Amino acid sequence: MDKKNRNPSIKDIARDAGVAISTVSFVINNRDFVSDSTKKKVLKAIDKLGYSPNIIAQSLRTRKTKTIGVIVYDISNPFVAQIVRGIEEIAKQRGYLVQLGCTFNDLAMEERQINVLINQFVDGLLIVSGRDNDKIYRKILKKNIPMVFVDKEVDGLANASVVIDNVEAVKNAVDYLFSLGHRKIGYISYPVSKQTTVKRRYEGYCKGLKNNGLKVNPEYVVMDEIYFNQELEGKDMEITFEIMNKFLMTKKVPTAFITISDLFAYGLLKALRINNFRVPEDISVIGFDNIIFDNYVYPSLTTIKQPKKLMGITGINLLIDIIEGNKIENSTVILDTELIIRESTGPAPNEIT
Amino acid sequence: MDKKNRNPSIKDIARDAGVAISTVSFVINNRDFVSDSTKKKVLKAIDKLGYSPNIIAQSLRTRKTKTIGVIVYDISNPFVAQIVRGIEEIAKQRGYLVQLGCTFNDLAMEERQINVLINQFVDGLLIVSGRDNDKIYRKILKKNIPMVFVDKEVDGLANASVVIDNVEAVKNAVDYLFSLGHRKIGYISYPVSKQTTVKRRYEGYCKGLKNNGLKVNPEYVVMDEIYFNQELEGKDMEITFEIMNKFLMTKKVPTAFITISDLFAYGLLKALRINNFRVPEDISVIGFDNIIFDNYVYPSLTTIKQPKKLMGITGINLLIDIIEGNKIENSTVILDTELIIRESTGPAPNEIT
DNA sequence: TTGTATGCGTTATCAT
DNA sequence: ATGATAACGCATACAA
Repeated sequence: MDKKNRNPSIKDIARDAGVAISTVSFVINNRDFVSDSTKKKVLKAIDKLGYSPNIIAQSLRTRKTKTIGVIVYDISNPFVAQIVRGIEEIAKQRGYLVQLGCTFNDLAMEERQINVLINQFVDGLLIVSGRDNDKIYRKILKKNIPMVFVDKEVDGLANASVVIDNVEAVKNAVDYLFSLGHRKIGYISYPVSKQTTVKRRYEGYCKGLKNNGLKVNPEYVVMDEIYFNQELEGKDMEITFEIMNKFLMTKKVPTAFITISDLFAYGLLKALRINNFRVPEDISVIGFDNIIFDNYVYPSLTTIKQPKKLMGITGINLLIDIIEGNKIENSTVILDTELIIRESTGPAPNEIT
Repeated sequence: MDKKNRNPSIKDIARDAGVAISTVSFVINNRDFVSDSTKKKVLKAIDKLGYSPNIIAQSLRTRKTKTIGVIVYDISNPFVAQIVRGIEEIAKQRGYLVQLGCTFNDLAMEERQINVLINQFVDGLLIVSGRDNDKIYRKILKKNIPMVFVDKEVDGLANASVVIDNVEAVKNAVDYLFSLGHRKIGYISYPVSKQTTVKRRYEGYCKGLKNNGLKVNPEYVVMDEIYFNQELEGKDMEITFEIMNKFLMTKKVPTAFITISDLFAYGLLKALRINNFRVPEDISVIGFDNIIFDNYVYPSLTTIKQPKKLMGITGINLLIDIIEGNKIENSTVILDTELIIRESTGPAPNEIT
């Protein structure tokens, strides 16, 4: 008649091995002062009863959960998914569990999610991208919970983060288009203001134009508020397609577009195709992220590559280092981007004036 | 001098409100017999001290973690990601946390992941797709841990699951191609045998041909072992592209291909383009899954739609019902598929013999 | 209706 | 080197 059918505890092991409960604990935790003979006894009992430590109890006792909370806006976004892959990989390696939370860019939901997680449930927080939510971040920092941002700088918030140089990245893309002869360069983006990242990229666009002696032509800049419509969350491709489909039918078009994500670019490519623009003969297109489909859309997409997996890896390593009190070399890491040139960009068309 | 800087516990609340610790617990758990006046006192103290329950301690005490373990093979796969979205949505709604584990189709890793999770850490397990791993599943069932399969039937394992009718789905696709005049219908798949799902789809292919009076021509069936190369995990598009690129250069080609996932189809489309086959004029292509990019590749992809989000939703609802001891109507749910017709399929070309 | 006391499975302190 | 025991924060059986 064994007491219920629950998992054996350290107490059961102690009884079976004929030692004290604390001794078992010592063996489990590899304390070096346990004699070989008792250790063997304990190990045998552990094996016999099929014991494994109760993580919950350990957490309660040690006040460490060995769990990282990761907040993303949409796990089905390929850019995000790659970052998460990197995170998972390292977390496993360093003995941490990953607790994923999706916000779908709903700030209230993000706050709720974070609150659940930090209720003594995670040792630290990794915030991946998404819209800025300063209030809640400040609250976390005040609670002294380790937190690292990935692909996100929050203005005026001194915090560990892993980012790319967004200004430089877009500026390079502009330079490249300029070198191909393009003088009318369009830009498709979320409206600036809600995310530092988005702001920086637009700065890069403006700076790139200026450096090459060009002016920003508002007619070529598309930043529709509809991107922020909560109903349409996760539909960047579709939205861009709709917007640009109208745009191409009614407006003067530039000879090239830079977009702030590959998904935007996919929507644009489709709109161009439907409106009988050839890419890149009539219009060149540059995306952002270098997600795995870029090589498989037609034409294959020139893009600004972000080191997605590395961003995840770097972020979680940084976070775990902070949690474990290791020495941090740099609390802000800036990773390199690279312009990947594929078929969607080419020389500017000769204008017939 | 407050003891450390830890979160307030119910003990602190009790002291502040001048009631017993159990009373606080009663209030928190909404027991109806607490008088309004004491309840108010307690609530005030809770608010004042900023208390929130320690989930770890609750779990230890109640032996319930309100956490679901979800095992997937690759979170960056758009098909999987959509299922997970559905899971997350319902889990949140019903008060559960989701613990995600990626296996990358590594059976040993899957076993390790599952072992971690079921160490008193999750109330139940949701196994999404991926290769069959019978041994470990049997072990879990023996432990009486609630488990539900999504997009997976394991032969000879009576277990709750959410699936589609794979045989019927592919058979319908064959019928459709036949009705368009196709008589040489190819098939691209993982090798059968490692996954019941993959087997069933091939059955559907064979059955479909047979029903229409056609024979399986092995020359038109591509099932390369290289798909199982662990190094190449997650590279279905790339692998298919390579394989089919060679195939198209060296073999006789059918007038249509059915593939077991949209990613395969994307790789095929690219190979066809490079080898100057027109789609659908020369060759028709049918994918499987209906992931969000199908409308944005060129030509847009005809595919067998799986109700991905619904599969996730159904699976987690089933699992939570089992966990909570609710009455289950059907422990095996079969959801409908639908053939979504887009640009990649058309009439069979006229053969010039 | 409210309070007291015990135990969930650990870790860690202090004896021995 | 090992054992006895308190404590982590909570839920609950039982007493009041």
